[in-house]
Amino acid sequence: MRQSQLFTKTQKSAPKDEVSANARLLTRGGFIDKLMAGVYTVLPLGLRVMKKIENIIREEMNAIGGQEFEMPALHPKENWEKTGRWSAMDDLYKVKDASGREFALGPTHEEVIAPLMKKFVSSYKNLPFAAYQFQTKFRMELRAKSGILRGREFLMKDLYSFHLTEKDLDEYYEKAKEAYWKILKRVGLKEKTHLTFASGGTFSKYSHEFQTLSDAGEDTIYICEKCQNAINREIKSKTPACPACKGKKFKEAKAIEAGNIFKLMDKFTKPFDLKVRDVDGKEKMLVMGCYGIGLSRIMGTIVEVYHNENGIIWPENVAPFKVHLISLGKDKEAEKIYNDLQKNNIEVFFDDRDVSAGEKFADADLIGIPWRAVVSKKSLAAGGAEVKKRSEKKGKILSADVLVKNLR
RNA sequence: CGGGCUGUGGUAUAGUGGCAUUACGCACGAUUCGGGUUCGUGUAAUCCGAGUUCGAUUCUCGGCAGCCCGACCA
Repeated sequence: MRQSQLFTKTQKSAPKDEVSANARLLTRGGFIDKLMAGVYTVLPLGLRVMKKIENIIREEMNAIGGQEFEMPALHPKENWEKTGRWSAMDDLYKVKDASGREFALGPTHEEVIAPLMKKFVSSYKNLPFAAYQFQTKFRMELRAKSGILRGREFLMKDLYSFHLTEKDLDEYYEKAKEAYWKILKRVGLKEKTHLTFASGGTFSKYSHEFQTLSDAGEDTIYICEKCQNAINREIKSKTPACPACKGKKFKEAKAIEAGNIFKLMDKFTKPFDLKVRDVDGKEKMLVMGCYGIGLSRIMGTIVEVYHNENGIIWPENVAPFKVHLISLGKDKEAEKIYNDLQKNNIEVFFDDRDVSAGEKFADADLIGIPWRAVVSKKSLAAGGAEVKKRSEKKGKILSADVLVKNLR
């Protein structure tokens, strides 16, 4: 894509009140725009990143047998009354229509998926089953904060699994845990993330959170020095030893909750009477697991982890483009390289604007595309384009052919 | 929800009880061309309501909005 055609422009200064790196850099770079506190428009550049993250998650969910759905955001009040959450959940958005009928804006989808399963699943032969979706969630946060890390409306992947037995749920839960690690590895966050034991509510001993180390995080975790698993502060007092290895030495750290997996047991299958016939002909209540990961929060976390004073440094798998091609002159060479890259299906962002070199470099650093290729009289005289990684200081001259080959 | 801070062009800012400053952006013209080049011309703003006052963007009160801290948060 040509930068001259891009809808957004970069900004020199960030909104004065924003403190968090993700809000400042994503806004300045033209990835997102704030409509109100906790509610953002995802702009073209940001959407490219979001779609990259989405596809990685989709592949990993498909790999553990998940089937993709798209459930509604507008829910009937009755379903939420059935589970008791209409009144119990204080961050539930409630809306009324002209006739006075009430609805919930979905903060999560147990109340939709459980009754849906009831319509289609009636035999043990259908199990286990897992459904997932990418969906805009609504949560009435009293205090939205930290840019896109805690929004009132945000994009989330939620997976729900259904099982005949607790043992089967346990097995699937481990598979989902592995899938989450694969997702985190692919988006570049695995190294900084600790599996964290958190409250399991009344229905299971623990839930597991994937906590990514960052000062921007709002959770405090205690990392076991022996096994590197962690405990969330919320259960630290009643869990003095590491549940994984019994270690007792911990290091305190701030972290962002990147994902959360949960054994729900029969908490939501019971209210909807979600039973099937087992082999012996008897009815059996299903057990359920849920697995959430916020895409917008992942995008924000990546920026918190990967940036410097000049801008974002996207990991390749989630970058909006692979290479930022910068033309400093009006020569035809840059156009040629742009076409070559495109022909080879390399995602290229071409700065063909008539602005100064300094502005182009500053924009490239801010936007943070992993590779930068500069084409100028100087580089052409030296034999091609000057190619540099965003994460590194020095580049090298590569001929157009080698550039295409290296990036392919 | 409690506390704190803040609301001035699109963005970032200055200042003032009496014609509202500057920079960036944007438009036009010139200049320059490897780290936000330089110059000229133009464009555009005091969150809302009430009060005090001859006069309020400025002071007072209320509201709304934003950010931060806390509480809350599968």
